[in-house]
Amino acid sequence: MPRNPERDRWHREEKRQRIVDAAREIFTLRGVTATKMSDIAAAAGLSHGNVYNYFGSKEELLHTMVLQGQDVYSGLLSRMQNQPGSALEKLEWLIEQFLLSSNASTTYWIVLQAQATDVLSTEARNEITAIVHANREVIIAIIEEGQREGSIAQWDSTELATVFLTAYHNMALWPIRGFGQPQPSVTGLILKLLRPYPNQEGNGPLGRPG
Amino acid sequence: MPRNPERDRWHREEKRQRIVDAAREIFTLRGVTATKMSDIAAAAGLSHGNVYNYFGSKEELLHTMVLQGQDVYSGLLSRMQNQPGSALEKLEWLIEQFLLSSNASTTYWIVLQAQATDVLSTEARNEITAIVHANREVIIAIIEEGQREGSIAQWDSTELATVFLTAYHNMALWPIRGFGQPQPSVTGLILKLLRPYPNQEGNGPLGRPG
Amino acid sequence: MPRNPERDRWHREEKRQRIVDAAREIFTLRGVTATKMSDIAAAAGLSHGNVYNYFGSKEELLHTMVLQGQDVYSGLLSRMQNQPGSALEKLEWLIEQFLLSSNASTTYWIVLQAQATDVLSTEARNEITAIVHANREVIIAIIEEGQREGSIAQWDSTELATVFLTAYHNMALWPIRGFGQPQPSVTGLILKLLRPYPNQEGNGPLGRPG
Amino acid sequence: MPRNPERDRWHREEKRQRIVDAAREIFTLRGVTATKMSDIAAAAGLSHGNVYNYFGSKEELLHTMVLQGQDVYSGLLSRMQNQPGSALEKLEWLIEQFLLSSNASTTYWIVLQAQATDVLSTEARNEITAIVHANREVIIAIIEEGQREGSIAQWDSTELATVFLTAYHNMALWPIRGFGQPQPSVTGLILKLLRPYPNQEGNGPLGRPG
DNA sequence: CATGAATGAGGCTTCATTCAT
DNA sequence: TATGAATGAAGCCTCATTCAT
Repeated sequence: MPRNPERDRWHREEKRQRIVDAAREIFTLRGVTATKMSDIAAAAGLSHGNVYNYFGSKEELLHTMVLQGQDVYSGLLSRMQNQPGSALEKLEWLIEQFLLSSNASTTYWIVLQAQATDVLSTEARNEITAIVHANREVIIAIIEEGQREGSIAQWDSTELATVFLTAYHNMALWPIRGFGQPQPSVTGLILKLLRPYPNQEGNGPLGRPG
Repeated sequence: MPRNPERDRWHREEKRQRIVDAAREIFTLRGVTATKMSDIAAAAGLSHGNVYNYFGSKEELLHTMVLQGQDVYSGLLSRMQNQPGSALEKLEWLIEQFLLSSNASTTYWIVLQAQATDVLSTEARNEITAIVHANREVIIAIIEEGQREGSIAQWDSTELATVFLTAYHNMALWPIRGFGQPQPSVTGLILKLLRPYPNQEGNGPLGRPG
Repeated sequence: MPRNPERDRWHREEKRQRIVDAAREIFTLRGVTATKMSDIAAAAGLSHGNVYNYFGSKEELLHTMVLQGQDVYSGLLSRMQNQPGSALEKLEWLIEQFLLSSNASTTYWIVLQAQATDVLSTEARNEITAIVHANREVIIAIIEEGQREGSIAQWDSTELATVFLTAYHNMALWPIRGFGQPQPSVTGLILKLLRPYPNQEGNGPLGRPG
Repeated sequence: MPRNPERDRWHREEKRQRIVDAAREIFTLRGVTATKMSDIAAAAGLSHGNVYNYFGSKEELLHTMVLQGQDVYSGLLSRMQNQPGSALEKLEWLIEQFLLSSNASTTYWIVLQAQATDVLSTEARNEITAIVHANREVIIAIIEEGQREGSIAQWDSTELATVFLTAYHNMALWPIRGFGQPQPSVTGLILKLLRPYPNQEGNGPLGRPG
């Protein structure tokens, strides 16, 4: 006879989140496929059977976690758009936040892993890819805005966006590859991709390449 | 039928290579963990039991393949060093070759996957990471050479090398992430990371960051 | 609030019965093994944990239910013996009542299922089988009575009883097998098994076969 | 390098059948749900993993077995139709054969169990039920033939067929219920259901009841 | 008594690896 | 060597049962 259904629901959410967090950590550390449900359960401090009271399957857990990470990242993109300053400054802010949000950056690594397994169904994978795409569109739009206002170099905006986001996303992999934690100074380097040349020569393709 | 031990050895090598190639293709397509030995065997055109006459285990096969890919890449780096022209031009040549060598670029993706499984032993992983490191050293050296000769911007050479190689390695992941095949035009964009600014302002840290 | 132990006990019995009834329904519908304790709890309108305040285990619940069903059936047999008329008419009455008592007829199906699981212990199964036997003895006795008085055909009474009860019990399975609900007219057909032939030829073995 | 693919295929069929037979025996003995795949494997004399080289799942195994049993029974029905003599004599032949074919009779029991689990999918169950129906149609047809020729009593043919087949099918359950093996003499008793009355009185409904 | 979260034994299934032929 | 049947360790998931509240 639960006296406080509201608190119960809160407890439940709490524990769900604890599981997701534990899963993210272990997934990042040992890899998605190499991680057993019981590993996650142990890390979250409950029995393996109990995990299934919160997530119906390993797939569901992974899916939830990825979507959650993508949510965080999407939120970052939204807030970026409301930042003051030039498009270039907005993107600078984005990289800095991305580096700070361990959640957002580890998600990138886990998503990559998810592509390389059959843990997720094709539909789930497609859904994730669609979000990745949508997020890139935001970057493209900001870049084009910057190109109009002159804060960003003239270059095919899709290609520029792809190289740019690829570069900063990949900082999440530096530690894994043995390159150590990226330092804040990297921001300036990556922004160099975007900075306009003092003169036009050397600028690349303006239309969509290919 | 006269025995020909040399030809026999050659035959054996031939088939070993066929297996490695099949494995690389399937690993890239479906993921390392999701790929069964029997998938590889089927793709290579032999029975799954027979694979074990050529490789003692899935680990050995993966390990061999990764080392082979790293060999190819190391060879690329050597040839780069002997290219004529400035350091910048050498690195331009490198990117172009990397894009052309499907072997080298898919290896990158498979190595990443290998990190996310327990298929490989810790020692094997360490060995691979060591090679990755050594290869980065080559890039660092070239970059420093370019910085001395003025073809490459002043920036902490390790950081610059890391961002640079990260950027072009990651083009191997574009198709997987749904970004399509990178076009040759990307080369120019990535080189922009390296190009010196016309004036000094805007250059980043010169010492090793951190 | 004055304690009323009697009413309390009554309440308890009430709820126990509700659980048994729910269990019988779900067991019949979905099968004994495929039915989860939580299914029963839900159907009875209480939490699954609470069921264990009334029955110590799934086995106990099933056992209780079967015995109860057999009780109902035994009661039917008793009342049959007190019916007026010939032995044949008594058995006619029995079939009709059996068809009307959903409880008695579904029990038959559940007992069969119970034989096909390890939910019940061997002892429990033996106990049930013993009751089945005892009940058949009642039929045998009635049949023999009918044979003496001439209302029932001469035939080995055990075999006759077995075929007879088998036939009417099995009407409980018609719906499950896709044969629809048996109609009242079946009674006449089944009684045909018992009816004496107008002449003696065609009568079967009189001693116990075998 | 298998020298004799034909013999291999034969071996394979052989073993498949051995598994099916083992499964039938254990299913009958211990019940479908209570039987573990490893029990079947042990009974068939191979490792549990190996069973999956022949049947993809417990469901597939059960389904195959049931269909096989139904095939045997359908074959029986076909041969019955070609028997010489009256319809009544054909049905007599059928019962006798049914009693002899342990395969056909145990299948009945297993099908019943299959209805009471979720081991089989709904589609599989529907398919099985459809065959059950089709087989009843054969009995109905024979009965109607017998009614035209006068060897079988006038009664609603569907109801008569249902009671009749129910009665002889259920002999498969006698041992399970503790009634012992049915003796050949039962045949005569069951046929009594079908025999025409010397006079018309006592005949039941002629149209479809209900 | 009531609730539902928690536990963990146990079954199904997969797949790397071995082995008889 | 080549084949593919055979093995069995190991992971995922279910669900009867317990227990804290």
